[in-house]
Amino acid sequence: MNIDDIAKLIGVSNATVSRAINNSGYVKEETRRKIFEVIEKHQYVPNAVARSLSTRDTLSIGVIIPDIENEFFSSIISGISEVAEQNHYNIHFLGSNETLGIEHAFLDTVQGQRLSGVIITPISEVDPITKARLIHLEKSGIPVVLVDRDIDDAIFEGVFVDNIAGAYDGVNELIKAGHRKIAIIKGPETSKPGKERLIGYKKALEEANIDLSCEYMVPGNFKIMHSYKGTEVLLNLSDPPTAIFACSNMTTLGCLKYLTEKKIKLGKDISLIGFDDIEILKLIDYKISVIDRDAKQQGREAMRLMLERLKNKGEKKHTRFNVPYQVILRGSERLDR
Amino acid sequence: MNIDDIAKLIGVSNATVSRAINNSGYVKEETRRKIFEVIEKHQYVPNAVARSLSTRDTLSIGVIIPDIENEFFSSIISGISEVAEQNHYNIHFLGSNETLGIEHAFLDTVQGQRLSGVIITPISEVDPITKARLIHLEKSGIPVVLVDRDIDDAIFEGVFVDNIAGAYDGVNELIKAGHRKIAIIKGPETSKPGKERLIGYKKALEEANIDLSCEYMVPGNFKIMHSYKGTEVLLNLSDPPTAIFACSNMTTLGCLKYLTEKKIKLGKDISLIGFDDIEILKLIDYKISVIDRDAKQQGREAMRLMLERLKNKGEKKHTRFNVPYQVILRGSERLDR
DNA sequence: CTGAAAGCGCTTACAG
DNA sequence: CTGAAAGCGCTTACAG
Repeated sequence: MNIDDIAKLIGVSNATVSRAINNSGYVKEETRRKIFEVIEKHQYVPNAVARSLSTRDTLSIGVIIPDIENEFFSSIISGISEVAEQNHYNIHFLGSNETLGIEHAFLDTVQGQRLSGVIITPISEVDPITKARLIHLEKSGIPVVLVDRDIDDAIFEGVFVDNIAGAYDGVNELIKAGHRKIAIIKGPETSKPGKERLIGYKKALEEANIDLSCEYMVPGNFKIMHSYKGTEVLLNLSDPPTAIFACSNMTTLGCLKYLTEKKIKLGKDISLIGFDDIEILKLIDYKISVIDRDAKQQGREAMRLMLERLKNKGEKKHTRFNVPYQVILRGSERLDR
Repeated sequence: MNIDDIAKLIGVSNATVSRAINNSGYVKEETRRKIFEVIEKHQYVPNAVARSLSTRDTLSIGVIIPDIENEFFSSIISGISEVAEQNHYNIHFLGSNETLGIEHAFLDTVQGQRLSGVIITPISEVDPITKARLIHLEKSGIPVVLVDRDIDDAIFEGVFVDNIAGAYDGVNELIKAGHRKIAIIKGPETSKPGKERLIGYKKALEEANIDLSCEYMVPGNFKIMHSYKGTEVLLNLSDPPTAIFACSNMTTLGCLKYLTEKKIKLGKDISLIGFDDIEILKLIDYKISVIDRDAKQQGREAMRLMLERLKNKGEKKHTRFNVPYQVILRGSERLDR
């Protein structure tokens, strides 16, 4: 059942049916009524693939996110979807699972499907293939909007957070609470959040005249198990830290897992501040201090930026901005003595 | 840049380029080499929209899930994606946000986009519009696979869990622990899990000769706040229950939120068993007993069922089965006296 | 207010 | 091994 079948059934041309469906151009009221009657009766739904080919517009946005099981990203998606829906855009969600190969393949999918735009949290800031494909997308008229993570040289639009200031403020709270031996479980330094949160950490220590110690800066990749091991390394140092700055929600969880297993008491044996809040822990009033921001809002803003681009036929205004963050102190930054 | 441009650049016909790209039919080795050279050089990616229109196959599966911020569903999606990727299918993820209107619109999208199939956790078992659209999809040759929730009359294939047995076993553990005053925070009775878990609960009580009390059966909709309020109602009864069966992970969380706020101690003042585990609570060793199953595996199985249907050109074998569940006791089902 | 016709960018039997 | 041509199901200037 296609548009020609519908047209034949009524005795008009497919052009007329098309006009009625799309509410474009004139159609006699009676004809229009008949058309919708037949459509209704046969439950005809126009073929969007054909429509897209003809109009050269898919009205769909690709969303590429590294980890769908991370609540931060599900909130982002949720925000994007909300705004997309209101504006009658479909979203094609693609989870890269923090794997570059998958990310590359998805970028090809975006190109192949001729999606209207792509919103992406790229895994790495320096991966040349992702960068090249994103540039190529823009060249082919498919706007790119970044969320939270960046690409080399800041050439794309995007919605971020001030990681440096956030980390700085957070670590400062640890210092204010009397800590001098402050460790960091880092994020990947090939990502904007990983890189910048480390900068904020260093800046806070330096201003407080605390010497930086390599031993106190352990690598991480925003994954629970990696952070678990990082915590283990830290706490087995001959001179262990008294406080830890965990660079993401997953990092915080890995850290908590280790502390829990070893029965090391938060706020008593060790202090902790994390980046990004953890909803479930709030519900059960498990108190960890965090630097937080509204991820859903960040998703909404990203989609709005995309709509802006789309409205201006892809013209880039180079809009890049941060959503606000806040430091939420719940006590885990202190030691009760 | 389209296939004709590529063809012209080399001096062959578009048919030849198409054959080379799709590795179908013969193409002289030298011609093939030249073609890929040019494709590489211009970063040409074939237009999948045109291809789909021509082949009448999108190689994409629609996935409609009610709540992306629920870890149960993100695991399902994760399992579906894994198997889809291995088999070179794209997935179009659509979050209905437990809203029927959105679900209906998405089903139209699936139809309109002529997706190859749809995997859905329908919000309600009895919604006539969803049911009609699913039937229509099957009629148009788009296979439907259900995950976890069902549609009236069990007319579709799907992957579920034995909710009755699971709930029965779980509640039995409460009874074994000495409880007689056992409440349930229900799921929507218009959904298979909601309905069946209630049946399992009743069955366990009846077999133990415990009278069913209406007061002990409070409604719920698998949402945190609803369950929070349900818990409040239960604990303010003149004769409150000593144990609660929470019908989903979100239900458990709402319950925990209330208990936490009121400083009611789990395993001391009240017992609890929930349906579906909560990953983060495991990490911090917050002990709640649950009936659990492997959601990711359930997603994988659903996608495999879909592949099976697709391979048999949509022929329905009426495969419906359950993934196994297990009861995990961590102490919250008992009262320490 | 309506229709004929070209075009969107592919694929694929068919003929050679 | 390759090309001409029809077709997938729409949209949209153009003409009337």
